[in-house]
Amino acid sequence: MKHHGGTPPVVLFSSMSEEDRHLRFEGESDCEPAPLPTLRHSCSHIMAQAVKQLFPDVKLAIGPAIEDGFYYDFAKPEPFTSEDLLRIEQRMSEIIVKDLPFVREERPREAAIRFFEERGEPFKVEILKGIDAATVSLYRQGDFVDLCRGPHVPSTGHIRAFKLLSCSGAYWRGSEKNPMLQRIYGTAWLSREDLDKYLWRLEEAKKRDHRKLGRELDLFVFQDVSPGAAFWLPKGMVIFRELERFWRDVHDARGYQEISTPVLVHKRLWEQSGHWDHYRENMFLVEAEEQIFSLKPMNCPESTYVYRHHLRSYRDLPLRFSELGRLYRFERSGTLAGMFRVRQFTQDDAHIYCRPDQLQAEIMGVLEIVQLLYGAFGFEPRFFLSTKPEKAMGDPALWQQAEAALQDALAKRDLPHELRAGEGAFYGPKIDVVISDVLGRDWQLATIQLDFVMLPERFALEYIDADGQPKRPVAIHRAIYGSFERFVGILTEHFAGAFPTWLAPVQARVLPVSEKVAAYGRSVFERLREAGIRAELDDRNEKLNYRIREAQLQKIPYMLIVGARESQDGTVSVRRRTDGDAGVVAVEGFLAGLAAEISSRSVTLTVGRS
RNA sequence: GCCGGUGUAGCUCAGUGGCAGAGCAGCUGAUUCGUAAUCAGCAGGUCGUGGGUUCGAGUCCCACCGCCGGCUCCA
Repeated sequence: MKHHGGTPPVVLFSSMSEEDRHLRFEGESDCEPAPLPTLRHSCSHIMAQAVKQLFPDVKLAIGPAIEDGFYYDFAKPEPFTSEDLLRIEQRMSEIIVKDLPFVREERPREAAIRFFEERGEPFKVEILKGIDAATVSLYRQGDFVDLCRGPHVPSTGHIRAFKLLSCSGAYWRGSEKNPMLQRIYGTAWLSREDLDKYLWRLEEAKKRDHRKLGRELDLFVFQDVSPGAAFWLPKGMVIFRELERFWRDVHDARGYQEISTPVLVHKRLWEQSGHWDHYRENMFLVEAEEQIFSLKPMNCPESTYVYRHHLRSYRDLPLRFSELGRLYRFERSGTLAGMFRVRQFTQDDAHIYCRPDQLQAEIMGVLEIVQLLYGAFGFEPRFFLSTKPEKAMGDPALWQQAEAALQDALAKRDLPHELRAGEGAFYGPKIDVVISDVLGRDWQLATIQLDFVMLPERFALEYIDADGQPKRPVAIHRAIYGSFERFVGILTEHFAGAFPTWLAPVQARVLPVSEKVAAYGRSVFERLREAGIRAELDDRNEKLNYRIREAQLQKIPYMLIVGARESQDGTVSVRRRTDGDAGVVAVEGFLAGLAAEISSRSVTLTVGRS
């Protein structure tokens, strides 16, 4: 891959997954020869050995190390039960105690094929027939032999900390045309402490699950009547609106013009854009008066109608049309997952139409917005540049100019990136942005996608250049949050429901100690509300401790406790959700501090007891 | 869509063929309380939906729907 100036890409992490390495025979070995992948790979062999001992009729498929663990696929008519998993785990422990050495053997490929044919392992034979090598290696531990390039730990006794996690169906070689196998997932670590830490992480993730917190904190729910689409409850809608407000503040100040285009659109549009040929199976169709319409799965084609509303001059460009468009995509029922995979969502989209010479400046502008928006949540974005694929359309010179513009824009903003050569779309190169949440999980959010073809060519977009000639603009598709739904899901889990004060559905709750000070409590509550604070008054006939506990569980950033003393002095006793009693302050002082915290959109008070 | 699991009160869950239950939440009353659960009473159900087996089905069987864990998909 040729680079077009700028700094060379910095590789942030290896792009080859352990699974690809193992399944597609990429690289030299079946797992990265580092201690942890090797250990996990060996553990998968031990699991296969245990399974073969307990269930002699199963056929072996394949068993790679993966991120955080390993799996092995088996052909078996009945699925494994959770009792089976316990028995397998126990047998594995016995194999580990025996400390069997892993022994490598090399054989001619033909001999290996005969060997596995005799042992009745059709999948191994199929793999071998696809391998282009004169000799292959086998690994043996005790009575178990597997086709494998290694490496492995010296003996089974090296496995100290492992656990089987789950089983599920998985297609042979990942294709749904192939038979379904039974996959067992496990995890293995260098020490007991590491394993415990990992299991704790799983537990923590479960506690933070946005589906659970969404219900408990009254943010959003899902109902049978609309699979894959959220019902936003009042408190969740507060977060949605704050994110919208922030987004609009940022875009309004940077020359974006917000538009809104129809949701229900005639199929003619999708035929012109190419979606009808390439994306129809993901579109919801609606028939009316013998005409076929679709709920829009994307905003882009329609933004061209806004562009074409006027004849455009080179002086008009760039035009930055933003749109918070509600999109509908048919996703197969088995793929839906809370807010993370939905059928209806709100994309924070924008389409920038510019001249080729404006590309770099526009991309830098988008990158600035990415950093600004993500910085507000403490996310540190990583950037991936995808370049021209083999089947690309458009002028090669334009491709080169565009890739250079993307790369230079990243370099000028001092942003390291990883190159994904050949992974751009057919209509242009792109930058994808990935963040890691507090639990170390990666999420791809933003995408900055250049487009020479889909919008400009298919919709014949033009501007009149300085020389009086019509020219074709370049389009930039970009989304920063990605979708509000998914972003709120990620934020909910990232903050474990304890949103920064500016996002918190309820920012302060007033708790009068008893009915005797109810009137003062109400006056404090009303002052907060008049100051634009999202406040609640909890003057129910319950003990203070009870009401504090509830406010704490609702993860409300500030509790204002008022009794006789505060009532007399015009003060409030502040309790913060993170660290409890914060002392007594005058109401005015508290209001000023809170207003400053909110308007600066600081990431505050986010670590609390869960 | 495929494999498996699962669906009982607003929530969390018990209930293995014989009168639908508990805790929390809700409502009513008592209590007037200083930094994470006061006490008592009351009310709450088409057991996901539709069929079937049975004298009798929350429970057994079939189909469908939703959800969960994966697979596949995500021009």
